[in-house]
Amino acid sequence: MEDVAARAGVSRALVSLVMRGSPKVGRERREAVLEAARELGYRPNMMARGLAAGRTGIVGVLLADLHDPWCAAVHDGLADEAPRGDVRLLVSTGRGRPARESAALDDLLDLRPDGVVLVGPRVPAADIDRAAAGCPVAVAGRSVRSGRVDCVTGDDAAAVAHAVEQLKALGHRVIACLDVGPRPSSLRRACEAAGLTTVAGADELPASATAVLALGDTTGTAALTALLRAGRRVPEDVSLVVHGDPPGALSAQVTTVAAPAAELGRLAMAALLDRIRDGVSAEPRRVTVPPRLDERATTAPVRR
Amino acid sequence: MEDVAARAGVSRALVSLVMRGSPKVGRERREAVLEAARELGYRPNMMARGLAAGRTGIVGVLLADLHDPWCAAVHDGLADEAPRGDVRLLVSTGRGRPARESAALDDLLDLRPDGVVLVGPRVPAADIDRAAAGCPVAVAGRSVRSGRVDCVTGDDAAAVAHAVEQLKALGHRVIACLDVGPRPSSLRRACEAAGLTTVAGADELPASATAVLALGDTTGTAALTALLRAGRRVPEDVSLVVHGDPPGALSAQVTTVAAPAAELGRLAMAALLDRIRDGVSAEPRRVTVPPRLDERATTAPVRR
DNA sequence: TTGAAAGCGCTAACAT
DNA sequence: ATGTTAGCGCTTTCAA
Repeated sequence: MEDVAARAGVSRALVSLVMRGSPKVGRERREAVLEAARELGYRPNMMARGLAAGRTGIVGVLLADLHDPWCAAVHDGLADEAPRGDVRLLVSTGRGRPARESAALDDLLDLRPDGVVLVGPRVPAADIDRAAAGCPVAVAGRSVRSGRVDCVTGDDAAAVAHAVEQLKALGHRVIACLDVGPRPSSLRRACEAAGLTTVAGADELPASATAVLALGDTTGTAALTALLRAGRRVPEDVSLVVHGDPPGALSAQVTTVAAPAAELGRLAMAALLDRIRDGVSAEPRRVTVPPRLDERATTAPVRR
Repeated sequence: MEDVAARAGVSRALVSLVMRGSPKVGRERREAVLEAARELGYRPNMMARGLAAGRTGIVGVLLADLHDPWCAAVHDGLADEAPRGDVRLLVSTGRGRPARESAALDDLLDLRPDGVVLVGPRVPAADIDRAAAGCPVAVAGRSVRSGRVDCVTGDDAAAVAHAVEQLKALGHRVIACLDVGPRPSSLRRACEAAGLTTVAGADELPASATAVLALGDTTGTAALTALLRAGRRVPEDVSLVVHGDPPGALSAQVTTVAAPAAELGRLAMAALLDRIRDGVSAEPRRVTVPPRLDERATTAPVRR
């Protein structure tokens, strides 16, 4: 910094102001400083800055699983909203394992971020609450009972209900639910409540069903290929709705129903930024995002 | 730190040693310190530590696109290898746009990481080289001409050749290539060299083709559904090979060919850790990972 | 716009 | 195992 100041013929303090983008520096000197910095390849040291300033300008993002396209979509929303707060996003992940996720969360907290967003976390609620004691925390995609974290969630029951409603409107009466792997219990309950017969394998889909609701992105792909391979045309013989944002949903033209993931991200980041500004004191927000059904090429009226 | 020391009845220096996991502290005192830290909710401040120690223990990972399952797979490899170097991974992303990717890279560099891994970067080579001037850099999935970065890449030409070879061995003579969206030119050239007819839309696949090579993960899904929807059975009528790691490839049982992405990650991290140890001086490594063909349910001998 | 001074929380080197 | 002493690169405050 001293070198830059010397080269630009100004004081160290002025360089500091310029690098922080302070408005009260004349354009003449400002440009001289920026030029000198560029020539010298100077970049402010975030560690030192964070230490001195007491804030880092970092928002830590804990993604449950990098392989999950839903997490990526939520991150998009976070990144869209982040510029409003002048923060940079840094991502860490537990790779689907709760234990590693705890460690990853600790790593983030060690950085003293200005705030943390947990995306689809699988860590115990106690861990989340403890984290929230030290810095602002927002959670997307899971409801956490805590007096100090903001939660933004989709409404699984509403999504299932919405899908079933739509399929019934198309005349479908026998609707099967394909549910592979671990799913939030709320989803499972919603399916039961809607009176769906649930199967755990794509090959077990009952022949009598004229419509299928697949839970999850990859499950949807599996269902589609299994149906087609079994010689059942989609949507002529069977309609398919996928809960989630299937990778390639657009190119595959699959009808989907879900809370828009990016919207979850946007709202979570908005809540977090507010909390960063207003201090941890604020009332915790609990936002529920309604599902959206994107009708594409895999749904049609039932054949008579 | 002072509070912890007081509470544990030891010196501040000892607390520092314990928190860094130094081996030369008796188990008695060590546990007293850890206990006191836990009770007080003390966590070492990485900013301060990084500033004082001159190293941060952070390896920055720049992922080209969180939506790309290939990136996720590479990250898995990086994370597998990282513990060997006692570093934590922090991810940033340019969300597919080169300009943002540059900014994301700058954000990472500002943290003064011990090293940086670029996964499938789309930034100009000059940016990469400049970054490498300041700290160890490894690149996965792209070959960069620079005297100081380690590159680990797959061999696209070999992958295409391998797939074609295998399809020919199955008796296929008319092989089409489905290539949607922007692809590395090396891949494109490899396809031409193999004499494939390339089409840009899943619906344009020629009826004469008995085999299809789809470039890219989602492209593969699109190809599969397009074929099935067109009433062409897979693999009875048409064989399908996908270049990449399709999401849900296992459940969809799609035959794939590609350099194992996780392996790329592992090798990139290994190279980076070595470079971190040995200084920037070391000869840059250029590793090429051979493709692997995973024959699953979408390929079969041609029908006579 | 400048200069000086204090300090952020920690590590490292040293002598004890 | 302990104290002590510097100092990492920056921000902040204050007076000039």
